[in-house]
Amino acid sequence: MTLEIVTQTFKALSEPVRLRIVHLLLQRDSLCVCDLVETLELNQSTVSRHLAYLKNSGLVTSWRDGTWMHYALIPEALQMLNIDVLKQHLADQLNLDLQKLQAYEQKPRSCNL
Amino acid sequence: MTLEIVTQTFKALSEPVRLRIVHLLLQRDSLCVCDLVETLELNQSTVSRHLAYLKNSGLVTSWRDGTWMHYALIPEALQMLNIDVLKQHLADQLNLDLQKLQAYEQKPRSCNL
DNA sequence: TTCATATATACGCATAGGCAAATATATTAA
DNA sequence: TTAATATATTTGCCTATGCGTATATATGAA
Repeated sequence: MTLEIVTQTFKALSEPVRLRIVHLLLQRDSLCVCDLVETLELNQSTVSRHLAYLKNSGLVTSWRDGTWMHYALIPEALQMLNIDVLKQHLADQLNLDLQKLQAYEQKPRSCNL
Repeated sequence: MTLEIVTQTFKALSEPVRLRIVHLLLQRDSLCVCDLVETLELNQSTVSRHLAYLKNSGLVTSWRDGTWMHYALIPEALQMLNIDVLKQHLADQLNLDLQKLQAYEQKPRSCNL
């Protein structure tokens, strides 16, 4: 692994929305764009661009499922992080996202019936 | 700890020179600006600005010792990192810096006799 | 093929932050 | 006080990347 790849990983994690996306992906095997749009309450284009950034940075992979695109973390890319400590530090802010995801999952979804 | 503080930490680590500085500081209790200028072979102003960035981001502390400014890591700020894995990933690139630091320390230094 | 939905990307603009060079400041010694 | 050294900061410029809007693309259903 090169210095550039490691710094790019940190750069990908240095933006609040992307960190929230990574945090949510840590909680599920995968999520589709629509899940994240609903949970984060952000524009679809904003979510898509951040996901593309995470993908270009090597942190996530994606695949198509019909009309929907699913995204999942690449675990090796996060090995340099102490995930448990990270979650502790961000508990207050990120738990709000997690609660919103859980509430959203109670309702019927188009993408993941 | 807030989302902003965590993202700022990652941002501080997302630049190659700053990551090299952090790596060197992990190896010593503290280093002065002149140590880093010699080891990294960069402009003094460049090193100073990156150190100021790291300080503003809460990753390092500094104190004056006569004419010299010493910098040291704040260990708590790096708790969210898996330092050992990080070092492994960057072994090739960062070991070159470490070797330069060690060679430089063999010579008499103005700042740390 | 046509339409609706889900997602991706291009555009224009604003801001953050990179760098080098120059200058300012702080300390020590003479 | 003056000069030399170590460090910090300012300046100007350039690039990366943020955002919202608009548009393009891909899929599935009719």
